[in-house]
Amino acid sequence: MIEWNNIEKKWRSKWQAEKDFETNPNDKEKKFITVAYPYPNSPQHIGHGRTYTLADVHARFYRMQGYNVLFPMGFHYTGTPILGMAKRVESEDKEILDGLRNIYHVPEKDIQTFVEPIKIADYFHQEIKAGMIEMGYSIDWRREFTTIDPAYSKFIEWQINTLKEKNLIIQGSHPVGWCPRDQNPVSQHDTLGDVEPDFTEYILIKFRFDDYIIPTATLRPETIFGVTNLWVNSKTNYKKILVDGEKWIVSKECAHKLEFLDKEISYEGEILGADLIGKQVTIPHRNEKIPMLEASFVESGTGTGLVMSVPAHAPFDYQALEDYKENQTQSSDFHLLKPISIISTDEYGEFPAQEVVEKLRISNQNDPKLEEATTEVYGKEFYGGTLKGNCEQFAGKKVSDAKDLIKDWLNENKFSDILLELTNSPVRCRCGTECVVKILSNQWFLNYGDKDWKEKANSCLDKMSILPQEIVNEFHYVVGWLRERACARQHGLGTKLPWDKDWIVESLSDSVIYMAFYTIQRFVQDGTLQPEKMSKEFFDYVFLGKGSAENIPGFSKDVMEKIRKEFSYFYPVDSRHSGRDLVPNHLTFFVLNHTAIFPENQWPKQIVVNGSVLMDGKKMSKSMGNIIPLRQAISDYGADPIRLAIIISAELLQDADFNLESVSGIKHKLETILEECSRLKLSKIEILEPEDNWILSKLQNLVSNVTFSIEKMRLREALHEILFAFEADLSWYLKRANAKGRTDFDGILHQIFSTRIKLLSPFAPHIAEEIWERLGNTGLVSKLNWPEVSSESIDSKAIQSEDLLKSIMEDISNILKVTKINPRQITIYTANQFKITSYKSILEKVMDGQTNMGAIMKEMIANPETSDIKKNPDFVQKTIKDILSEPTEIRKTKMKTQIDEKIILSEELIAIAKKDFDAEVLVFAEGDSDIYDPKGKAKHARPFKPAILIE
RNA sequence: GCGGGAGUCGCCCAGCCUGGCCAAAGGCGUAGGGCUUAGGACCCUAUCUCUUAGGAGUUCGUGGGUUCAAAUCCCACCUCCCGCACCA
Repeated sequence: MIEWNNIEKKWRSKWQAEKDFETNPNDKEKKFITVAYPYPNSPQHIGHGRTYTLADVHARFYRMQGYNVLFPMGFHYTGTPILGMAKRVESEDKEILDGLRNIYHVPEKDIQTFVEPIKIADYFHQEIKAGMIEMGYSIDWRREFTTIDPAYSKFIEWQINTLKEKNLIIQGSHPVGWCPRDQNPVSQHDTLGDVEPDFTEYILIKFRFDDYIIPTATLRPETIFGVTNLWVNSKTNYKKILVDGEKWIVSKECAHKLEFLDKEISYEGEILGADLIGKQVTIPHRNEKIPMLEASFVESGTGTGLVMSVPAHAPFDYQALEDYKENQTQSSDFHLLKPISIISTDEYGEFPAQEVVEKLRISNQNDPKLEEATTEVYGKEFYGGTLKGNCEQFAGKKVSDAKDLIKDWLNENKFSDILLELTNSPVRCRCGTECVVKILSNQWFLNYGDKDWKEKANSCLDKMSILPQEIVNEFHYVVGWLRERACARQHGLGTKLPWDKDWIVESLSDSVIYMAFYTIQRFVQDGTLQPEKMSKEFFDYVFLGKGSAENIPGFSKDVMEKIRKEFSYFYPVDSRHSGRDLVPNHLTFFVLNHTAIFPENQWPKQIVVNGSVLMDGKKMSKSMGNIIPLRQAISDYGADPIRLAIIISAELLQDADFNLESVSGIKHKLETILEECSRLKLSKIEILEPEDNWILSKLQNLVSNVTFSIEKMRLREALHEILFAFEADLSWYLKRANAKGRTDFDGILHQIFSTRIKLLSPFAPHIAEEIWERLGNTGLVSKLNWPEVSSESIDSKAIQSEDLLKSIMEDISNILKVTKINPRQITIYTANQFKITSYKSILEKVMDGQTNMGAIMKEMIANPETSDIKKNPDFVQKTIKDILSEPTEIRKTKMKTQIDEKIILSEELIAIAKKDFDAEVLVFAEGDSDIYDPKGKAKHARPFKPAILIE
């Protein structure tokens, strides 16, 4: 029984005692590995562990390759979710308290303090840090910080000021979800049921009604050319209001929404829907009147409570018109209303709304299927429709292009306005109040829409390495569509905007270049730097090299030079690890901001993106209760088995499916290796047998494959090679050595396992140290050099002869399987010298690119040495096939080296065949004078394919 | 719609980047055997089809193409999954 936690503790304290992960500048080449820091609103679970584990393996690998590796960690306190949590704790929200108690196991005395947001962050900060240490992450903790530390705030002020100086921060207005009672923006964390407030932007078309305006809300401004009437709900009591000096008639709900949209509203009176019916309004862009008619589908809570009717293209309108006509007892002028078709598509005829309504068998305007019909027509017409000749200057344009043009045209001519409302209403704030959309003026934005900035970011992306490669297009795409992005918000933890203290720098904007801060943080921790003295001049000098060391207020020349040196040594970032959910935001902002602030030689070198972690094939979530806190898992299974289970379950970008069986599988595997190695002693072996040379060659192969894979961060592949793929070779080796009755190969195994453990060390650092020690080796394996591949120790003869042996063993099994013979004696016939010469000749020709049987035959006959081959064309045919079915690598080896099959087989085949088949083995070369060949099999022999006789 | 990813032998999943030791690893399941009083656990063997000589045939979403050779490269199509914003 292995005490994993004890072993892990033992080696962690050794690493700590030797300060192995504390990294300062030195003469060696550096690597700076970073990971997106955690947001401490919960303990870590297995899913969080993935990114950090990948980065740690990366760091440990580089360390063994001889680099001076810096791997630091910070904690992101900035943001609003923790605020929401604190509020919920304060109001004794049962759901959150249960979660804290039963899933996160937070002690009751700590929960009491959670009414203060900072206490929540502090608690989980320590919890997460402890887990990272227990996982064996090789982090330099002297550089740790939180994003509300005074020094960090100074840094963020400098960052945001620098961006502003470069005119990359602009001011504007922006809609947000808003709680009218709290007078605060709401995001997902602030709503009941964690609903994300989502907006719909309607265009209000302003129809004229005497000296009033009747606005109707639409998502399809282009359909104004097909309007036939308005729809009014006769039961609704509409408000007459004054909006920025204009008289409007809208529903009560609409009036309420307008109050938050940057408009002056006053109420003047009311009018019942029924009083509007039958009256006429004027279309804004034409002097043309249309009637207002009754429709029951019109809801006062959506849009303005009045609807513009386009029966040709809107299923609701078409159906309402049908209903209207049916209900009219006596014919009126309005009875003659006809849909006006304005869009042509391949899909539909003249009246798409009618077609779809009939297709879905809709019979009245309150049928829920009308929603589906609307979505279908909208989608088809938007992406595939063209405006017809009756659309004035927009005729002939594609709907997808014309929509924005028409929107602008309406706006410029004051024919329209904008109404924003919540798509998924009602959204309720945690205080219970129904939320609205509010336009915030004076909002600050990072201008990611800037063309020059995008160009720089794209050029950075082109120059850097993005792993895995396939995700690079996604980055370019994100850079392409990014526009202005709000970079400040009104509440939450974080740094205040230096020029406007009502705002706090938003959390995705204060985490874009903080990797630079790691390089100076250890001087904050040791007291060399005092936050209050860190000025613009200070940061400009340290990070940008502006000014000179002696003129920085507050700090001596020596200090300044030392700090500048630290930054210059470690920057740029060599690799940044993160989950793929951060590609469209953090990772892209990280690139953008670096290109804006730093000179090109400080731009990041690499991004590594990983997928998420599933638990037993399902998404992890609190509600499903399938979250395993990382620290719990470590104490149950050990850190290394968890590290390996996460890595082996998927390649970088795929979702990793974590399950406990795979953890126990891995654990068992590691324990087997540990036991095996505890037995092995370092010993010298005098004469190497062919199988020894073979397995040592295979070991070189392993080192080379694993190194290649890790360099590409294909860690699953690398680990698979180390733990499993190599086993097949090892078991062949053991089978061979055991068949020969050898007892002297422990030394070889010791050598093999020592190398294998070095390869394993970055992945499973604790157990690797333990095994290393049990093998009787000295020192820490994590501090050794990564094994190098030496091509000299690859013995191509040994590889060829083992391949020959394997293929003969397999052939024999096949024959036995088909014939069901019980073998007594197996006779092997190897090819004669003429065939070997001919084989070489064919091999050369095929390597030259000649694969045509006839041409090869002709050439061989022309050469006196091989002209006799004409008697045996079958041999040529089969040999070409043999050669072509092999990979080029093996062909090359066969060109270079030659093995004597008869000698190898007589020496090596007998033992293993005796063991596997319990039969005697005779070996002859075709043409031997003493040959035993009762069935005339020998003539079928080919090089690498001896003939076989089984009796 | 745009952008990205995926479709493999009953199921899960590797192989594709770097074409050929690929009828295609591993796991689950299934069948037979060993062990055991029995069950469980564990171990061994088999698991596309045909075949009494190492062979042949048909397979990797569908249809084409390139090549001596395609699961792998190219083109088109079908189906499924993810992202499209102010949220960490």
